[in-house]
Order: sequence, then structure tokens, then C-alpha cells
Amino acid sequence: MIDRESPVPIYYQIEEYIKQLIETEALNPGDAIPSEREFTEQFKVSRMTVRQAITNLVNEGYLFRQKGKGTYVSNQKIEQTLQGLTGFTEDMKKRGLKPGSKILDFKLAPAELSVAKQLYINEHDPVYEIKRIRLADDLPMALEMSYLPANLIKGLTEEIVNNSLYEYIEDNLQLKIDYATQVIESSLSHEDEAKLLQIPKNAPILLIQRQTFLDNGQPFELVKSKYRGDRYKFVVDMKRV
Amino acid sequence: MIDRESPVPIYYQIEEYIKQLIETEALNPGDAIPSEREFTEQFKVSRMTVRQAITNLVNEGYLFRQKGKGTYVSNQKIEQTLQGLTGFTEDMKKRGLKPGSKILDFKLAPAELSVAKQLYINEHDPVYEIKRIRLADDLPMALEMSYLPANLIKGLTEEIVNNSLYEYIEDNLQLKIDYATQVIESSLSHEDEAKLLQIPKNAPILLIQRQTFLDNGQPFELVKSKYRGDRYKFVVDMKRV
DNA sequence: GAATTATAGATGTCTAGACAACATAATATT
DNA sequence: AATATTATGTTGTCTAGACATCTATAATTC
Repeated sequence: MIDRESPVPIYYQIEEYIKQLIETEALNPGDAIPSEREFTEQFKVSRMTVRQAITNLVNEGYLFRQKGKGTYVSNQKIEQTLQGLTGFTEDMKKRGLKPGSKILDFKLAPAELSVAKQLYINEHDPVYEIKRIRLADDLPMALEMSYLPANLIKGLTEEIVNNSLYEYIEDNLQLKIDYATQVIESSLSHEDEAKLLQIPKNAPILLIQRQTFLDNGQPFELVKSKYRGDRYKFVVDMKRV
Repeated sequence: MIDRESPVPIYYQIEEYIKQLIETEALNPGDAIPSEREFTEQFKVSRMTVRQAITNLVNEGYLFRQKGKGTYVSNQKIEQTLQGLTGFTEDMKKRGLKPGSKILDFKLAPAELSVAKQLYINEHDPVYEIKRIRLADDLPMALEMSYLPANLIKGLTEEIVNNSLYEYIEDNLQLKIDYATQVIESSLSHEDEAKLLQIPKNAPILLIQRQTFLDNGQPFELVKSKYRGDRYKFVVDMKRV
């Protein structure tokens, strides 16, 4: 198990060993790992070496200690769960679903007042309006209305929208996407939406409205989504300040 | 400088000492701190103790090491937090509403399996179960079921719960609340919930399940909430990574 | 039976070394 | 003068213990 001839430090070998126990589900979240003394006997190493391995895994969020009791497996790696801002495509991939999309409408139109306000532009300024059905594993997941100010996001096409909009904005337009504010509420499906989402009328839907900003504080995207309540749960991690 | 009679660990005293050097700008970003051997002589402690202090500061982002050269002051403490994790009371205040609460049930009971799993405790371990109606401007806003492991959150009373639970945990129990994972979904009100929330049956509700963690990765709270869909919107900010 | 007191086992802190690996500067060799 | 070598100082890894503190359980006492 431990190779003393290896240039890989012993504490690191022990780290890998424990991580593998977690990944193979030999150890599950909440389970106690063997005590430090047990590891010293198992691997014939000093306790400080074992502690170095365990301390690293504690710092990485794999384990947590309880004085006088033992050391336990955490739920997930923290960094991994502190999820970033992503689009629909990345979101679905993370959930292990195949993302898809069907554009219902793509046009350049003058902005309505409510949309203009949220994009920090004037009423009747040109905005791209994109209406889509979002699919996951080929089944409807959400209805989506996107609004993008044409003076800022230039040269948009259906092609780009269907591939990766965020990559286009960051790579081609050289703009830096920074953060988004999302408002989430519960609602019921109307008849026409129900039909498109293939759910009954008056079924629960998750209404998500997102305003996405560049690093200069300017909004470049407004997305109004209606997710099927039976298929979608919104997951968010928050940090105490 | 180092007080050996103090119950405060020596490594922690050294940490504070180094942090103070940085804060008073006796040490600036890029500067090398004294070598580990110099510290052992200055404080008359073993090198492992010095290393424990420095390792902690490296993990917290204050310092970085260079093998064979030395240890240096970092540019800045990394990891700025995005948004505050708060309880119901703070949340309502931010929205300009008067928070209120009515406890329907407060008891110490053996944990059910599903709850135990999410709190990383064993089935039948004691948990505080608190059922509340949450009010905003004296009107029902949400139904809330809270579960807290009694072996960790000790001495809980209705009084504490009604005032500020988080303050009690951080100030009295000296535990550090770190982050929470929340799962949000859309649902419909059942008959009994509808009555308590004073809304019609089958009205939209926002179902929020929150798992709150300490800084060691251990969960200390599980909250299942049902918010009135007509009164509550969940707002979250996300940062692009 | 209930409360109190040991006891065993876990993590927390600390010691006084040892040798390895790496970086740099001083010294010796070519 | 350029190149090797050596010396020195740094962090990296590791040992074999010690005692403290906390938890949970077993044993004892009331």
C-alpha cells in the first residue's frame, strides 16, 4: 500500500489512499475513517505523518475532525460545490443530462420599457430577442426568453446562440462576464406554456429571471426562464460573511 | 511574546504575531518572513510548532512558501465572499419587512434516517426538531421545519431559537458557520399547509431545503421551508469563475 | 434506578531531533 | 573567464515519543 522507495511522500500516498476509499464509496459521507493510531499501525509510520495526510484532506474539504470522537467524511469537496455562474448548457452537463435547444424565435426589435430598464438602455433601443425551448435528454426542460442589447453584443446570429453565447462574448467580443443576479419564484403553467413544456396546465413551474453583468457593471443579458417543476431543482451554495 | 501559561496554543500565538506583522505593515507583500529556524530560536519552540503556524497562514492565503528559499507574504487574502448567508430574520429585515415567528412544535427526538444522513449523524441520534410559522409584517410567509443535532448544538431552548440562533452558535458555542447548500423547487400547497399559510389549496409555493455547514465541513442544521409563492422571491447573486 | 466516578480511546498540542531536496553564493578547478 | 564543486541556509518529509483535552462508555456509589 505504501511504497517507501517511491519519491512520492508517504503522507501524500496516504491522502490518495483515503481519497480512493471515498471515491469508491468504501467510505461514505458521515462515516468515520480509521483513527490516526490505526493508520500508524496499518502503514507503520509515525502519527505526525498520518496527521499531515489527514490535515491536508481536512483543508481540502474531504474530511472533518471531531475532537475526542474521530474524523469523518464530508459531503463533497467544497470548491467543487461552490458553483460558478453558468449557462443552461453547462448546467445540464453538470447534472449528467444531454443539453439541447430549439429556437422558436430570433429577432432584432426595439426594447420594451421593462426590459430596457433592466439592461440599462433606453426604451426602443435595439435588442436581440431569442425565444427557445431548452431540452435535457431530448425532453423539454424550460422555456427561455433572452434579451441582449444589440449595441453591446454585436453581430449575434442563431448559429452563435446555438453554440456557446458566453464563449462568443468573452472570446470574440473580448468582454468579461462577471456576475449575475437571479430572482427565483414559484408559479403555475399557463395553457400555451404547458403545451410547449409537455406538462399539464396549472402544474408547478420554477420562474427564474436572470440579469447578467460584465465586469464594468453593465448588464448585457436578461433571461426569463420557466423550468418544469417536476424536472428541475435550483441548487445554490452560499457563504457566510 | 509567547505565553506558555496561556491556554491559547503556541502555534496560534505565533500565527497572530505574524498576522500582526503583516497588518502593521512591518511585513509587506513580497517580503520574506523570518526563517523557521529563526522563529524556533526567537520563541524557543520546536520547529514543528513554527511550521504548524506558518502552514495555517499559508492555507489561509496570508503567506506562500518557496522550497529552498523562504516564506513570503502574499499579495492579498484570497477568497472574497459573494453574498451573505443569513437566516430568515435577517432576510426579512433586508427586504424591509418586520420578521416574526410562531413556534408550532419544539422537541428533542431521535433522528429519522433521511435527516440523520444529511446531518452526518446516526439514525436515532437526538435532534432538535423545530416547526415554525414564519411571519413577515404579521402575515404568514413560510412554514419551516428545522433539524439540529443535539450533540453538537447543545442547550438549545425555544428562547434561543426565537432570538438569534446563529448568534448563539457563533458566540456562545464558539462554532464557526461557513456556508450552506440550498435546493429550491416549485411545488403546490397541500390542504393543511394552505390553511397555516392562509393561501388557497394548490397555490404555488417555493420549496427550499437548506443544509448549513460549519467551517470544518460538518453540517449543523437542516431546514425545510415552504414559502408562499405569492409573497416570496428568492434572490441570489452568482459570480462567474 | 440515578447520579457520580473511573477508564479507554480519540484528536490536539508539542518536543528535539534527523535526513532530503532545493536555491544561492562562495570557492576551487579547468 | 567560464565551469564545477562545495558550503550554507532554506523548506520538505519523517520519527518516536509525551501530555492535554474531549467523548463515550463502563464501573461504582448512592
